[in-house]
Amino acid sequence: MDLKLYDTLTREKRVFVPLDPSNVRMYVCGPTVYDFAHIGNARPVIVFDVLFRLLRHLYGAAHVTYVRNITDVDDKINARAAEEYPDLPLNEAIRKVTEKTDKQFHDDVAALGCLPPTVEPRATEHIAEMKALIERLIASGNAYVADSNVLFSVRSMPDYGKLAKRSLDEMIAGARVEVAPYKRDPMDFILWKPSKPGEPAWPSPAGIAAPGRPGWHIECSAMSWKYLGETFDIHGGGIDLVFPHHEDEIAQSRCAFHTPLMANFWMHNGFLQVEGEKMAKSLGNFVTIHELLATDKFGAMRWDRAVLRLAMIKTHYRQPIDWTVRALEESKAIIHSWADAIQPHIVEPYDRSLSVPNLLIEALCDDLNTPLALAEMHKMAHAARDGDETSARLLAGAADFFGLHRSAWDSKLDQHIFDSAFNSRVDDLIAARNQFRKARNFAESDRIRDELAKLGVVLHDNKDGTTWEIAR
RNA sequence: GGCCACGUGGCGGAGUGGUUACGCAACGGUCUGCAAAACCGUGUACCCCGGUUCAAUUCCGGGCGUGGCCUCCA
Repeated sequence: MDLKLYDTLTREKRVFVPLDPSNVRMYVCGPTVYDFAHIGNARPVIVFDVLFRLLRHLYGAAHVTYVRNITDVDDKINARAAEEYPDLPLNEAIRKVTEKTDKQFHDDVAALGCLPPTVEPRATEHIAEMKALIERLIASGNAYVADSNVLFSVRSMPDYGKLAKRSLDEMIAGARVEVAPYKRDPMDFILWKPSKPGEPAWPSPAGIAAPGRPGWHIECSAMSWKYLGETFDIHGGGIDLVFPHHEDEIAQSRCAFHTPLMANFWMHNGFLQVEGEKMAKSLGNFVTIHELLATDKFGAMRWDRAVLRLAMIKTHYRQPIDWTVRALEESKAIIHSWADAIQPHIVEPYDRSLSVPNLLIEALCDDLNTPLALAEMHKMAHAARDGDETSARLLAGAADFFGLHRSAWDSKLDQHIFDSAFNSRVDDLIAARNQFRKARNFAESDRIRDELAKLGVVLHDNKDGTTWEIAR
């Protein structure tokens, strides 16, 4: 089956052919570790996790290399460190901030069911590769030294602006930034810059005496080079990174290696809004992954990981997505209806004999059409409720493929259930109620049902007896 | 101001040059002491204006609206 992916560079959907099927290579821009990851940060992580899973399915888990970097050198990190730990030396404060944030990020994305990438390189551990690239770019006449900075000369690259689909002249006409006097061209960007005293600093390349640190763009060119080579298959990230970040990565890598392409496919996920508005701290609608999972700040409840993940893949990755309480409630309803459909067939979570439905793979092979894949899952759920065990197993397999954590679906796994005192109390009340029902004393039986409802227990009267679950 | 996207029923959201998407919610029914769940059924859509076409929600142009980038923000 052909996998088709949309490529931002050519603005077309086309068949994906790996450079080397025994090692399919993907790079995705990871977080800058200075604060809790918000739900917008979660989108590319989840989107490319789904792609990673699909590639592993198509080419074999051992034949896919997924690299997602950690940016741990950055002005925002410096600022945060100085703010949070004003009494510590800056470098020590920076280490505290990056270590803490890095751990939070990994806890959050693991909770969201994302597989760990094959490699997660840190920028500060790849300074040597960055300097090597910078030296190459200077040697090839694509970069120059000015005022202890190293800058990339955009005029040296005829194709500059192709990804963002705008010419240099258009960019300059629209620019609203002040241009540093040492730049040869207003659009030239920093590869290396001098550090202020106390800031992280490394010996500079290009014979610059003052110690310095890398610009933002060069790190991704360096790390993708080290782990994936000069040209690789897929480069992903949020659409906001198209310009300047990815444009500049392309310029650096292609000029350093004299290659026509950096990656064969450039993939970008759409932006995320919250309740119809841009997410911003100033608007007070900033919502972190941690808050969704562990607090009731958004929508007055904690959300299950599967609900969050489903809410994310319900929309095609290139479409804008509006993150709303209503959408989460809908996702929750869907998860529960699937849980109900699977439950009678007793498909164990982590059952390794489950297979991934072909219809699911077919949908995903069409540029990751997750909404269509979910529609197929609804059909499976329908058949499962009709008693078809095969469909139940397919649905479970599909859910597992998507990382929807079925183990958390069953409300009976709620912590209440492990409380045997609570259990026996519920069972006693149900027995009492059924006595009243048998005696047709419905006033009393309804009173008991209300009492149970107050405990969060919902009853289902079936032919064979009464079952219960924790209210959803 | 420049550039780039997007605009489908109450809501979410695929897709297609002519044929039911799907889901959530709502409504009617079956079942049930009543509920709940489940099942069956029902309704409402393709931003506006032109053009191409036998036929456009789908292609082209314009408009309006929303968003993104141009500010090291996924």
